Amino acid sequence: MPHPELPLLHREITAWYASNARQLPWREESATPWALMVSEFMLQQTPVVRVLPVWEAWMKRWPTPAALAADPVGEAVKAWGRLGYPRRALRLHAAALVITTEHGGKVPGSEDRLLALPGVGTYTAAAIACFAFGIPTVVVDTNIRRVHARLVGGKALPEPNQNAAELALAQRLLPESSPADATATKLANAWNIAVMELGALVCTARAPRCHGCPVMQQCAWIAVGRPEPHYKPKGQPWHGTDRQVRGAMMAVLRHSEAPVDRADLLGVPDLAVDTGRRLNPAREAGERHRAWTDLHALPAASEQRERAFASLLADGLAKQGADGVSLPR
DNA sequence: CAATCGTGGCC
DNA sequence: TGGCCAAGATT
Repeated sequence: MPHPELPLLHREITAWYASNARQLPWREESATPWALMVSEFMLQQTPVVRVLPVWEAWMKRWPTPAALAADPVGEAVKAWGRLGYPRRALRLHAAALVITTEHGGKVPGSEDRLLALPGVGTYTAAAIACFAFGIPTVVVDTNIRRVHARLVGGKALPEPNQNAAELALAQRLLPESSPADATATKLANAWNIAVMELGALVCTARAPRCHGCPVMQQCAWIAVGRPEPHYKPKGQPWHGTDRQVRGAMMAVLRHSEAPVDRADLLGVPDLAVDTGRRLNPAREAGERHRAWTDLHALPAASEQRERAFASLLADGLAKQGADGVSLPR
């Protein structure tokens, strides 16, 4: 393994960050740990540009964990909108509840207590600890892994799954710090966000902008001629999957102020014709109408619809009451 | 541990 | 056009 000049890397990448970082609201000095935490939940597998407007609305409505915890979880799911992976909304609400009841309403500042929160895994705990509380811990996300894989490993992409070697490398690359040395601590924190930003803006998965890279001269991947990935990423099928059906059902529930008849949610147009049953009101305007037509347009067998609906119930994303199906309360 | 879980933009 | 990808977590 090459042994890069760490102080040089640290200087160049943090300097690059200082003049190239995006101005994101959760990076403002005034941003609270809660604001950062909300952003981290939303950013799990979702691009910044789609998170921004939802985050703004979310923080305006629920500026504290207690505010969110006081509202029904279904409101969180609805406000989550089209960010995707709505279980994250469930978990963020659940985390807000724990913070309110067990942490005095304050986002905990230690990694282990963060890890204990619903929806907070290794990355998110480290990110909140580092970015919100200035704890110089090892942060490893997909951007950082990719930068490391290229810069040090000479590979086009990191391994499909994070492994111990990557963690060790991240640990080795992190600027040394000690509680007594505020300057060193600051550098370690700056390094984490700077490498992540470099991966997001320059060292991207596809078509990396190497000419804008502050450490191109030291990049092992460049040095070996930018070889192709040594494996082919596994696809994420969508059309025809249960996930697609779940998504369509969730869209309907998000746009329904009243409980939805189970048969409507699970029905297909053909069936409605046969039974003479009117499915959903077809004259709804805008998104609500589109949610219904999208759901009914899916070529899903009734068994698949049943399966998708059952998984929504199992996840707690939908509740079935005497009056119909709705988002959880 | 490999599978599962949304959504939309991009090349 | 369609496969690839995005600040992962959970089981």
